[in-house]
Amino acid sequence: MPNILIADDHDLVRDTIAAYLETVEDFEVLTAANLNEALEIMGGLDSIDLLILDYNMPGMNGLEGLDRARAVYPACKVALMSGVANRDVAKTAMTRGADGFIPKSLTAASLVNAIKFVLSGERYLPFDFGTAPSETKAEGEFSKLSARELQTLEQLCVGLSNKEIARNLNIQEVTVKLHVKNLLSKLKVSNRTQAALLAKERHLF
Amino acid sequence: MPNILIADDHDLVRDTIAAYLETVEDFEVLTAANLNEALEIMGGLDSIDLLILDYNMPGMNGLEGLDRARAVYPACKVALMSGVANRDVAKTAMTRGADGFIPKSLTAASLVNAIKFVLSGERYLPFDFGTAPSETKAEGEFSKLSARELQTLEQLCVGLSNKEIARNLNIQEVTVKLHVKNLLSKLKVSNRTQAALLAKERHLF
DNA sequence: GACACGTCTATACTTAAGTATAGGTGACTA
DNA sequence: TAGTCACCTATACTTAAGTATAGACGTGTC
Repeated sequence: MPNILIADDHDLVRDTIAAYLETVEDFEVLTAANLNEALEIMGGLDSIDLLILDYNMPGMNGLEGLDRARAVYPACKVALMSGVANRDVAKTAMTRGADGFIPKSLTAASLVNAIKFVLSGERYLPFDFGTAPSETKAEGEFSKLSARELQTLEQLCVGLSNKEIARNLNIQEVTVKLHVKNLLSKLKVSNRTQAALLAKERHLF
Repeated sequence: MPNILIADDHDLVRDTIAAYLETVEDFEVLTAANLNEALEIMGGLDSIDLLILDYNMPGMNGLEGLDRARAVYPACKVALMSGVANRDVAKTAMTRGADGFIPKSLTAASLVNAIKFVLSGERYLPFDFGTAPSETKAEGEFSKLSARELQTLEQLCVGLSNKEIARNLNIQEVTVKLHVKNLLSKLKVSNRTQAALLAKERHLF
């Protein structure tokens, strides 16, 4: 019997999904309310086949939580679940090693299919996230950013100063200023606050 | 057998909650993906006992959707469900006539109890939204802000400069700097970007 | 090889942001 | 009446943010 661990901070969502999976299929479902709790449970027993992480859960810090989970338990399959994330986040998650991406716009039946798919060793990414025409516009803007610029933007989204970003990325402050200037013009905004707000609005980080 | 209609745009959340309610209790559960769909279903059959509306669903437009539902079907009990809303939203919803407020931090068992409670004619409002100490802390922080500081913060949340804010509020730029400085220390953040992100995170603007 | 591109750094500059201190006004209050 | 407080302004300052220009390095491409 496959063991599944669902981590979501919304008790209601988590428990009902767990209950549904257990009744519909022959799954053993465990639950956790945040990333740390999930990792603790994983540590206790090494028999988890699939870990499902909510993207907006405490401890996740964007896709950093995905990396943590994968680093600690490389053998376990990890899927990301989100109600708000867009294509960019999903693709980034997949390229960063997620085994599946589960939008909450999925039907309950499709969820079961997706889980079986991932459990069988495949990687699952739905290509249609329902109606999101406004999001596609934003994708183009962010896709123009280089790797370094994206990393810089990520730090802007925590409200860090150029000096702090420089320290975190191990580069000079002038270089950070360059990255900031370039990403501002690429995103067509006029200061770092607007850049951070835009990225947050699009749920990039 | 009580008839319940759940309206939520996340198929996964909606269907699993519905499935859970049907298996655990003797409920007849219908579902809708948005407000209009919910109202259509209500129109087709007048036997719905409880309507559960997701706060962030298409068509809701804040609490306006609650009013619409109540206006069209005054006899039906209406509860609001939300994963992000804070105490203020919940209280406002209750004063505007909602029969219940269901945070998604509720456990599945509590949900059933809440539904039974509402169905029996009571009005349900949980006073603790699960683990949300950060929210209560934040509420206190923002309540310390003066009227002008709040207006300033609102403009920060659009990424405006001090000069632009000064023009909008018809005051000098120095005064804006003063307001910014004071609100930064009251919110315990170190720059305008962090202030804007904090306010956005708490859904203030 | 020439070229484009991303990355990093340096110098130099302008403008914006944020701090500090001081003082004036009006409203409300003990 | 004296005190408090939100609000506004002024001057002066330091630091941060953002722009501009130029050069160096590596990678990959035509």
